[in-house]
Amino acid sequence: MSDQLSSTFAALADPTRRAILARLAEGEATVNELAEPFEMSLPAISKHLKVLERAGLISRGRNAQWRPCQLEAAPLAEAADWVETYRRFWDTSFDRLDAHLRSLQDQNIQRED
Amino acid sequence: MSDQLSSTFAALADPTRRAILARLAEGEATVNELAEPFEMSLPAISKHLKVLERAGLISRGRNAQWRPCQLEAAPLAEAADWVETYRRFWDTSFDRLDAHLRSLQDQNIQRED
DNA sequence: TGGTTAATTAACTAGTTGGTGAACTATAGG
DNA sequence: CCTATAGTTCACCAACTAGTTAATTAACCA
Repeated sequence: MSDQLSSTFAALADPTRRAILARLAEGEATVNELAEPFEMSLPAISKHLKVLERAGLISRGRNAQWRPCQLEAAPLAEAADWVETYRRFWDTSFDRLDAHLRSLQDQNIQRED
Repeated sequence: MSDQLSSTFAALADPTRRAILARLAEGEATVNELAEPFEMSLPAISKHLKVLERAGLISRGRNAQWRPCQLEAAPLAEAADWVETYRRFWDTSFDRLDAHLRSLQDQNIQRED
């Protein structure tokens, strides 16, 4: 379970961690600021942040005794890519996208000629 | 961890389960067919399938002594929606969209004056 | 120097996960 | 009825997860 996709999905599987990411989407925050909405001890939040950091979903700076956290969305791009490959199984409009992609591919093939 | 999004992400966090979904994207398969590529006991696969089923990612039919599995992508749509809300943090072309939205908002503010 | 605030680390616990082998259920077919 | 095939359930185990409280580290401030 050490590949990037696995640790990303594992990190996202916890609602507290998703809420932390949602908060960070509004901008940097300190650990105490992130902990504030939760009825949970600070060490528990610290652990969640470590999970997010090891999954590459956040980075942490340093400002005096504060350790501001910042969203790092790159792993989400990979997760989105993975999920997108299944879009045709739920999105009926995929037919149009699929046709569009195939026509693009056709154009590339023509250029290669 | 019992909400839909959590159980979906938790199910996707295991590479064996993601591989099973990839196989099912090619069409229905029995448990033994799904187990074949893995160096893992049948009960282990059975457990993975149960996780996928409880997350709503697969459904199971009945055909004599076979229990054919089928991909059910609806939960993936929800997961995709969630991830998409973060697209602007990795997709640079979102900057243009974001700027566009902000300029629209500015126009609205001006109208309110 | 000593006190306060911010955050992490340590030690522990309860519950979950991912795997095993052995036993069991269910259906098909001679 | 017996046997083979398909799959699940059971009992167990090791590793991991998510939380706790208490102790520790780090930086600021008076």
